[in-house]
Amino acid sequence: MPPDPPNAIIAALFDELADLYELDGAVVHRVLAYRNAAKSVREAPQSVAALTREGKVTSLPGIGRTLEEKIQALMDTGTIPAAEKLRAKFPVGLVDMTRLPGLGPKRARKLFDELGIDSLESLQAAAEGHQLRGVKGFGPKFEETVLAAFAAGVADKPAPRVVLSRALEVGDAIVAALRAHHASDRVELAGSARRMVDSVKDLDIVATASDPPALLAALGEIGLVEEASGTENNTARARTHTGITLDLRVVAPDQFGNVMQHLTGSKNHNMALREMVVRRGLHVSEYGVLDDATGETHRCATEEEVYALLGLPWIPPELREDRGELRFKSADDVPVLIEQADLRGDLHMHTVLSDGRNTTEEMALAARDLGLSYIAITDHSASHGFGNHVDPDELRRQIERIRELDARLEGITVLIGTETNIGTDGRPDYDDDLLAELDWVIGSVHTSFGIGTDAMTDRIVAAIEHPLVDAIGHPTGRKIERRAPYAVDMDRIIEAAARTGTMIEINSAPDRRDLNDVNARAAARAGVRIIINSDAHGANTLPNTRWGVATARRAWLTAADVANTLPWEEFAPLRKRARG
DNA sequence: GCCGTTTTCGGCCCGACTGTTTTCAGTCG
Repeated sequence: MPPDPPNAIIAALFDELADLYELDGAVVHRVLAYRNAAKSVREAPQSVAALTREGKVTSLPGIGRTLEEKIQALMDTGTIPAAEKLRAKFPVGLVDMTRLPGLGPKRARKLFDELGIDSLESLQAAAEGHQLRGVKGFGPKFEETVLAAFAAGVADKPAPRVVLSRALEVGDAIVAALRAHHASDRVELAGSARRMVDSVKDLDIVATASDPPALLAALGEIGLVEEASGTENNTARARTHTGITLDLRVVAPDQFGNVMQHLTGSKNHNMALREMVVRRGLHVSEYGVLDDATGETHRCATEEEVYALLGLPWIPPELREDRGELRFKSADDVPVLIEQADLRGDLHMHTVLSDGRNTTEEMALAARDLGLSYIAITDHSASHGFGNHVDPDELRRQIERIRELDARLEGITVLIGTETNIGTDGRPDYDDDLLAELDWVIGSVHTSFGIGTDAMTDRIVAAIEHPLVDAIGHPTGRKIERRAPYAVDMDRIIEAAARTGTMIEINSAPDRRDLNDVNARAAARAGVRIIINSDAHGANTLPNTRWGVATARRAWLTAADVANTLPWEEFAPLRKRARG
């Protein structure tokens, strides 16, 4: 029997099936069902193959009997028959062609049927030879568009997504600049950046203004903006010097709430929301809420009014993903999400002893300035490339130095810990007697990412079961937009952590945010204590917990779900080493 | 293909834009 297909493979297959069925002319709802299923599988915190084996896979949203059978076929035979059949029918280049503007599955299919065009190359050739205009529904204008797209390189590069921290750096600055403009009234960030997702395609800003044309024109005057264009329909588009595109929309004050709600999304949240209320005769759009009973469209100045009209409490943007938030009946049902100010301790940071840029004392003083009351210094262990010299004797000397510093500093407790490497055998790379002398131990995987799901899971579970490993750091090793998580069975990790009282970190490095939102939610629900750490390598990155907190909020976490919101006296007894 | 205290069948968001149309289907966000 072939090994279990990872969730990412199953999701990719469903996405491919959606593309193929679309080319095949299937009804849109069937295509959408496959895309929804792909998303559901991709985000599932458990192994979908394992769920299928247990007969529980249809409990995932968007997976029914038919898709269960397809997953089963994939597990049994390594392939899905329907996909094989459709692949034989449509060349892969057909899907590539739909990346061009104005060319969707229907029209691509038509060009394939009538001219045999089956790739970007043959499409370009046909456009140059003016052959496209011979097909009904296509004209000279389309040939021009196609050639312009090729010239602009649209065909060969899907637009890159930008990590949220980089996008917000410019987004926040542009919002501030617009707010300072004399013509502006309200200016707010909307879009996926407002939902604090991992990475964004572009930025959306919504504003009201006493002089809309003046505010739209002002966008181009902001120093961060390389070029701005178009002020029709009260919308201006800009590209920053850092290559991020941004839309500014100036709206009437009495529609500000509708437009904010619409542009904040997510798409799935809005679709589910609209579907839910259409049965009550209410139709939601960016322009207002149309009530069939009265024929009136209600405009809303605030989002609160929009949700209230639909019988819902205001929903924090981080929760708007159609993951259950539409079942809230009143404000009492909405979790009070954790805030950065709730954090009292930071239990993962580095100093010049390994690969950090600041001394222990500098880190402690900076943390105290941020309002933290305790920190753990966790330099890399001996076998890590950056911390080779933190050998056992050096770490023992560091224990003495930290005790001295802690006694000397007022207003902050400084603890000595380590970020120990988890070897391929699951063992930490210091001896137990040394680990026992520390206040705090994080175990992290830094090597041998490719050993496979079972070996990686066994490795981390072994570390979790070690009595002196208090927490697991950046548990999946992902780097947003750069490196996929290594293959690991998060279900088993969570089970082991819950069973042993081992904490799991949400690492706040802006390109990690690991655990991600979905896994963090699953872990917290399973009773695992979550911690949010900066993993700072300098005093200036201690505030990175902003990104970890954002992930925690997207995971529906409250302060009570996160252990380092507790003061040290209450946190200390929760460590495995303190519980014996 | 999924889903259900209004349904196990008949539903499954909303609106703008575009090019090629003679009334609109397909695409896009």
